[in-house]
Amino acid sequence: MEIKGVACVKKMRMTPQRRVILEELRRVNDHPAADEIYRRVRKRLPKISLGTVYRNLEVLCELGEIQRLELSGSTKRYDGVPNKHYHIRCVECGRVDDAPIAPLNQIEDDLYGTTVYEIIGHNLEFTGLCPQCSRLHGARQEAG
Amino acid sequence: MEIKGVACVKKMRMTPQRRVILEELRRVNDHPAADEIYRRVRKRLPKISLGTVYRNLEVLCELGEIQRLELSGSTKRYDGVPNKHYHIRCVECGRVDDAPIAPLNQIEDDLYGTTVYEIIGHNLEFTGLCPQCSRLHGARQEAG
DNA sequence: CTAGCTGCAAAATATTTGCGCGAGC
DNA sequence: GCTCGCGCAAATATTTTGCAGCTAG
Repeated sequence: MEIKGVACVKKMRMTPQRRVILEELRRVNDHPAADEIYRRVRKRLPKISLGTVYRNLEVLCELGEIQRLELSGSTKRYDGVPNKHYHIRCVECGRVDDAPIAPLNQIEDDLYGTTVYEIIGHNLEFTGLCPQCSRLHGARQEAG
Repeated sequence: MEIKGVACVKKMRMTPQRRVILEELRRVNDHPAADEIYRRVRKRLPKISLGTVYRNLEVLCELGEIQRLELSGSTKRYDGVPNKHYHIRCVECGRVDDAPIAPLNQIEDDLYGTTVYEIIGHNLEFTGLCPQCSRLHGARQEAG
């Protein structure tokens, strides 16, 4: 039985481009934007286009191989680990790391009955300064 | 004593444009994007430009009169209520409402010592289907 | 006069899409 | 042959910026 009304029966081949994008994303610990993935993948596939990177990131998300991070900020970022976990984002440089905290599994229950929405999920993002930016920031404050 | 290195001494007048933007944002319950604010404000100030709207939203955030929502999604949204609170976003239509749940004041403590970041804050966003989209979605599933 | 603000338009940024070609089944 | 995916370029969407003129103090 398949979910009706959703095109989940689309045939998808593991093309070289798709494979390399997935490999590069799995290989790193950070959470790159499409642009950064493009730069890395191009070292191995110099002729790949940015459009292909965007298209394949979308496909890989649909396949559940990766996840698109639901973070604030202007650029979308991708995570090679498809499991649910939280993130912390540097407000200065945009760097994103995993947040070492377990998922709040029951927090959505608090909303049942109090919202008109049909709840699907939630997303917790911490903001802060990464070590590099924290150092610069601190130095500036003390000196200024 | 002022925060050093930050231009917080800038003189800012409450111009007609700025006042109308603030009034319109305070008047509504939803959390409009700059574009929607522009359309509403233009009914009262037909000659205002979109650039002015963006500039003033930025200024009003700095003044603490409004807040820019740190939500995922491609467009920035603004909240006329400057107090900290969480939101729920419809994944279908992008509508954003306040989430009826109290702030998790101590959650940032869980990260101290376990992250290299200097923590500034956090942000919890729920995702779901608003009543309108939920109805359409449900109908589609049953019919499909 | 000066600093801040405006409207307008162009630029910048990030992402999506149309198109024609090529490869695999 | 048909479908899917590709590279390329153009289009789209959103936000920022340069500029010259205006206004309040």
